[in-house]
Amino acid sequence: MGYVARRSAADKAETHERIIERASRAFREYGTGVGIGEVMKELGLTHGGFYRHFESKDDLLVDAIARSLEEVTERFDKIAEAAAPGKQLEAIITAYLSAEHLRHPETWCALATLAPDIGRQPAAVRKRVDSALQRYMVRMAKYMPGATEDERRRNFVILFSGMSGAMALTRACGDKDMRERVLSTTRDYYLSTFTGPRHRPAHQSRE
Amino acid sequence: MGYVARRSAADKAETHERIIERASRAFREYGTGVGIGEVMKELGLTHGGFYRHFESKDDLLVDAIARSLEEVTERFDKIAEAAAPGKQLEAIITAYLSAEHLRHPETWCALATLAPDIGRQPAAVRKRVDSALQRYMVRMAKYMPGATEDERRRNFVILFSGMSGAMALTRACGDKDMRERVLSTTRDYYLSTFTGPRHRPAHQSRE
DNA sequence: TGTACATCAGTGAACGCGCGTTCACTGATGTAC
DNA sequence: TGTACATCAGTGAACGCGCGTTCACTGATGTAC
Repeated sequence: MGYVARRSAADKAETHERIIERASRAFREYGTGVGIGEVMKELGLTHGGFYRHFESKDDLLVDAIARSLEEVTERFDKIAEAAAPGKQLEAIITAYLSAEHLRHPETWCALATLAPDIGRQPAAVRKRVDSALQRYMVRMAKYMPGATEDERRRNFVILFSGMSGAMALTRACGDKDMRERVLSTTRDYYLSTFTGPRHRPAHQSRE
Repeated sequence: MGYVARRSAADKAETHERIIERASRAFREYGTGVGIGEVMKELGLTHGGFYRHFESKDDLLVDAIARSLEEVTERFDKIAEAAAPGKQLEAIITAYLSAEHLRHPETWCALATLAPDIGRQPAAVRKRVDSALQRYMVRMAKYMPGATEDERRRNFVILFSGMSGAMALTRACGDKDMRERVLSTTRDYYLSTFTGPRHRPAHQSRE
């Protein structure tokens, strides 16, 4: 087991990215309790080298959450692109509350897997997560109903907090039938409220 | 620091209850990572005695979650009792999405603090949590809109998964203004959709 | 282009710490007579 | 009611384990000449 020694600057940048990517999956799948050693091991590295890339685990957590939300934004962009005109939001809701999302917490929305975990982080961490959450909202707002940007952002908050809660509750259920019931009930609801035939904007600004 | 030795059967029952109560608060406040030693210490006991009361930490977790949901059901019953006739659901939504709930995760809804944590537990734990979730639904259904019990239960799932997701997202925000915005936006939404002047049942069965 | 040397990505032992669980022990409680 | 003894709630040391972080070290990379 010889030393591997120094890698090139390009290698370092790649390793840095790979740590964030792996961590973003590991945190989403197992929670923020996942150890640095485990993440590094999955990359074929040892824990000691971690600190050449990040000051602390909190630093990694912030980057990993940001990466998770960027990744899922890109997935939704692709889903919207593939959808029929006018059916983008329907496609997004269907994908969010799908069996596929249920089965793969590690590649989907970090809110559904980590929201309470983030809430328990020190204020310094949460402050830095804020901008990632903001970007998620800003980039997804264009798919939301609403006459103004403000209304679309409000609808993003309503829809995505609601769907993430629905997915979290679905995952909390142990019984398969119960899971299916929670998922289909909430999916029907969000589809009919946000995109249904009797569609009316979920949120009308009251000012 | 002498030995305290055996306590009476009544003392044991009381200790058992106190462990569940403390754990239910600790898990809600800090997540399921809270140690048994810490819970026992808060009761003025040592960790070793824990195993006279529970087979494992998982056992305690199940009981603590069940207790949390019972406690919050009772709180909502009292809130509904104190509300003007026909205003019960409004009072429940207002209380759920309140600054008071935001500030006190340890005494309010376990879904908002633990749903993803529960989802990561072994299937055996989740199966046992199911019945506590069912009881929560059954006992809260009477406050939900809907012509049939089935519709009321569906509306419970929609409303409580949605509100728990809203609370979790609020807590994830580091910025105070952002928190206030998420909380008031979602509160306005659920109040107007579930109890507003233009009230219509949030979920109409489609069968 | 070749050489000497500084840099630093990654290694793996070590740090202090806390975890869930086990267990020999203590001594008040509970019970059998 | 009194006595002898079994029970067992609670104690605290110990178990193996994993955590985040530090650090002396290795040796290829990068650079100055």
